[in-house]
Amino acid sequence: MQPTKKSTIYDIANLAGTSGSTVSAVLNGTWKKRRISVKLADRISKIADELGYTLNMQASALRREKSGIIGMIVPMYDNRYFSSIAQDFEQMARQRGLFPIVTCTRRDPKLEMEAARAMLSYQVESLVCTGATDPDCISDLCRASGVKTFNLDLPGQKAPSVISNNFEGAFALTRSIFKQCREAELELFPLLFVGGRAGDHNTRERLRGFIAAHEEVAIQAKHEYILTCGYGAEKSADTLQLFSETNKNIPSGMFVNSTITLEGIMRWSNKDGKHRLKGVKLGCFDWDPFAELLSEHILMVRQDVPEMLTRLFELIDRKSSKIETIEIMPIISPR
Amino acid sequence: MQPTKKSTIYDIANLAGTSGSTVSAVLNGTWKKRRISVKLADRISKIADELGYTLNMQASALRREKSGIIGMIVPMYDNRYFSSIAQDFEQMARQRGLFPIVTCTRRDPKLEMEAARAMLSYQVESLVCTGATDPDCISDLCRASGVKTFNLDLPGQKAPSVISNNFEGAFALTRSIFKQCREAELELFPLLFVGGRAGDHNTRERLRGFIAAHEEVAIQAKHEYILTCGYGAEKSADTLQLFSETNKNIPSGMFVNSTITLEGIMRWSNKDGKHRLKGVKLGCFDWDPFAELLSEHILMVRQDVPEMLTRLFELIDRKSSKIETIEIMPIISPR
DNA sequence: GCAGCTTGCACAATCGATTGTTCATAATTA
DNA sequence: TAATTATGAACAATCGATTGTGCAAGCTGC
Repeated sequence: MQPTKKSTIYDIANLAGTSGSTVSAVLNGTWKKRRISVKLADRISKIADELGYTLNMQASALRREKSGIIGMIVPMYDNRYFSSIAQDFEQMARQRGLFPIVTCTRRDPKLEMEAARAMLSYQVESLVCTGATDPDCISDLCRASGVKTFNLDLPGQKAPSVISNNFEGAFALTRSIFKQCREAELELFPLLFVGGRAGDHNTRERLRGFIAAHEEVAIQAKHEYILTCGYGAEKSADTLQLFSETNKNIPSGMFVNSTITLEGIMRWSNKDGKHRLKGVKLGCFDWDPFAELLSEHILMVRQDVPEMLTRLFELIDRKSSKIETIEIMPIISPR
Repeated sequence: MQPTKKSTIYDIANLAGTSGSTVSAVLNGTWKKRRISVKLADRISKIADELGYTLNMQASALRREKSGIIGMIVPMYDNRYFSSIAQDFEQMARQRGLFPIVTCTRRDPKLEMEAARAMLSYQVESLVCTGATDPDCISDLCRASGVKTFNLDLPGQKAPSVISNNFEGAFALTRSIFKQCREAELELFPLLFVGGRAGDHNTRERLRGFIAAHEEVAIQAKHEYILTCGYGAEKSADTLQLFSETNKNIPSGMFVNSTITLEGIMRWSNKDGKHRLKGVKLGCFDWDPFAELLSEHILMVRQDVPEMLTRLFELIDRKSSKIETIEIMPIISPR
């Protein structure tokens, strides 16, 4: 009922008739080194328990100049890729005794910087930038404060990066789409590419793989078939609508650059009870359990989040600042 | 290159030939009250900019006894409901000048307590427990430290709570399933209820609504048709498999208690290229954009996250500690 | 020409925990 | 017994920012 104030080591010290430094030593485990008697240590621990004492990390961190906080910036939570990144990141950070702070910045460069600044204020020891619009800018900001940064999902020039092997993934995915077409005894033709930003690294690499897979089967990828309309369900729906208005028919194979793009495409396809994409072979560079169930014609690329995070934490653990880009092969499913 | 140390107000003070207190006042905006000259203030601001100074919130918080941190615990990130809760929560917290810390505890009671304790250590000003297994236990812990808690999605006895109106939502959903059955000219029959934990509040309330909707059409809900097999895709798939082995046929209408349950059900349904649930009317108390596209026979209940958070922040803003449970009507879609 | 007020800023205590140092008292050794 | 060492714990400085208080210098008015 009463607004119980937080108790401090001095409250405990008073109750135990001892000093703050002794309490501190007992509670943080350095008491043996300080030759504090077992009896006193026990008494202090008991009182701390009774009071429900919790360490004030602000004070502790201030004194030790070590916050124990590790930060992560992600663009979104609401898709499987980023949400499992956040989820696994937290777990792995905790395993290392770190306190994870994840925040989502909605692909907004300004918010990204603001969030990074806030993290610095709260004294993160290192910061992982996932899918940041401009990771280098954040790296600069952090380096000025002596904080190491790491890039995930998008590579940067100013910090170690772990990303998916977008080229190989896209190449394999495109190849699988062609294979599905062949199995359906369709003549091969240039595929449609939908979604992503033409400027961003991942989309560029995926396009490279997309085109290379065309070349492999001696097909010329069509320029007008590459619709990098950004991220967003509306945008991809509108783009497809427009495409279908200006092109008599839609190619029966499609490379979709993210689940959010796929969402727009499926919504457009099913609008007004129609099935505009019936029989169209879809390959999506991203994974979602329900999307996978939508039809047998959907291939998905699942980025290998556990492996990416494992490699990321290797870098973090060894406090690497060697600027390199580690590429992890994603998984094509089914098969 | 060099491991630039973070600069402090004293670094700035030295460069400006002034004192720490003056720098502090300038940088935190109280300098007018302290009658510091505009000239000096400008000089200090400029130096701070040049150094890339960032406030040490640990120190600031320690002195002011106010961290500016608001915490949230969620069970998962990887479904639309919780991920949009996390996403919107962060935005609304930031709008209020608070620093949001969200952490996911995987429905693990031990981890929940541990996370709450960590948040207390980092001096959260208030803590929102979303879908916690035992919110009251966390409330107790926090009250001992004078930290207010709020419950979201699951009600508690020891803190104000905001939840969906599970009874009404389930009632309406069940009714809609019956309606779909009627439109398909099926004779009405007791529906299957799959997923959730029999012990948890939401499942209990939804069951009440489920049963009430049966009574409305004068049908007796069947006890053996209520399969509260917990949360988890595997579990629901196994449960349905078992059910189908012991019951000659599966009812053509089904109340699914969460997307994760739905995932298992659909996976089971489509296993080995079959369509075990063809024609079955499904109602899911949860929402996912791809799940919604799976078939025309899927009804989904979308919990009204924006409204829930609005009400939640009303409580937080006015630092309410009145123990009440606010119920928000979820949205049935389609229609 | 001096009391009294304003202006502009520095000083010092403080938040809670940590840690190098000091210092009694007890135990051991010479 | 005196000198030395070991034991157990208190003291005080410190981390960086905040804030109540103090105090010169400049200005006003009589």
